[in-house]
Amino acid sequence: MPELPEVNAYKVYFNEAAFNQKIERVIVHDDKIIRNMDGNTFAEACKNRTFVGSYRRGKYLFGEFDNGDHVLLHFGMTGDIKYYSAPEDKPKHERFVFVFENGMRLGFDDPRKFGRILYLTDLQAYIKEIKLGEDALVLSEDAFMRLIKGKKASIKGFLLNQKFLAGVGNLYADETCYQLQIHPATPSNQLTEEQQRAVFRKMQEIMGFAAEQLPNYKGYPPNWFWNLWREVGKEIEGKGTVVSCKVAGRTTMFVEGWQVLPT
DNA sequence: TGTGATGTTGAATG
DNA sequence: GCATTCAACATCAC
Repeated sequence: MPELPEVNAYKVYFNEAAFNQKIERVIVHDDKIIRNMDGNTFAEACKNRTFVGSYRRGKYLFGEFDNGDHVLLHFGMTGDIKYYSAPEDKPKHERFVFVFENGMRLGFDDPRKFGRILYLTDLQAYIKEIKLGEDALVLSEDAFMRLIKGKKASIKGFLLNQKFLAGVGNLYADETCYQLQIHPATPSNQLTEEQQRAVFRKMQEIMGFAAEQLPNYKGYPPNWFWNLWREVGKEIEGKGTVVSCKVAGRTTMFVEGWQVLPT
């Protein structure tokens, strides 16, 4: 379930679990999850290393080794990490696991295998190579305004493009549009400047709040769209009906009659 | 049984 | 080169 707030929660969990523990070995169950080398090479590279830091940018989490190298953990749609001791507690779809000297394990669980793990000797070069945008919570309003200028794509498509800003995913994009009463398919350049600024502020407010709450979803305000997502046909009092459509290639929920496309 | 799922990539198009 | 769209990836749950 990994958008920026979720990955931020993973980062906290990762730090707690992995920092300052020497890796005794790495067991790779599925070579394909490691994207830039084979499993054995990855395992050898990690052996006897220690995680001493971590860096999150959008949905990308980078663990930093004591030799300055990094391991990218990208969770895809279904990635998760689990810290455990007994080998029989291995998550069902574990693709690889760090085994620490004290016997504890940090496993990467990922049923759909959309996760991506890379061993990186040059973090900055990698970020440049994939043109990853600035983190959505770090980005300034001025920079956001420069990015959105002239963009014809839907506001949702713009927010989802990780090359512009990193971290907004499908559900939080819909959440932002709902709270601002903006139709997610509205072309970005048809929003007024005030609306564009409002999108930026609301997006940061939502992402920042969610990141603080997680992993406890119960802390989300009851008036968030979160609880209504997928509730197609539901009437929202004083607003309209929840409907589903495709925007930017993704399943999109919005409230018909409340979020209206400009004519 | 078929459908779709909180993401990214690479090819294709403009 | 940039902006944008879209199928493909692999598995599971409803």
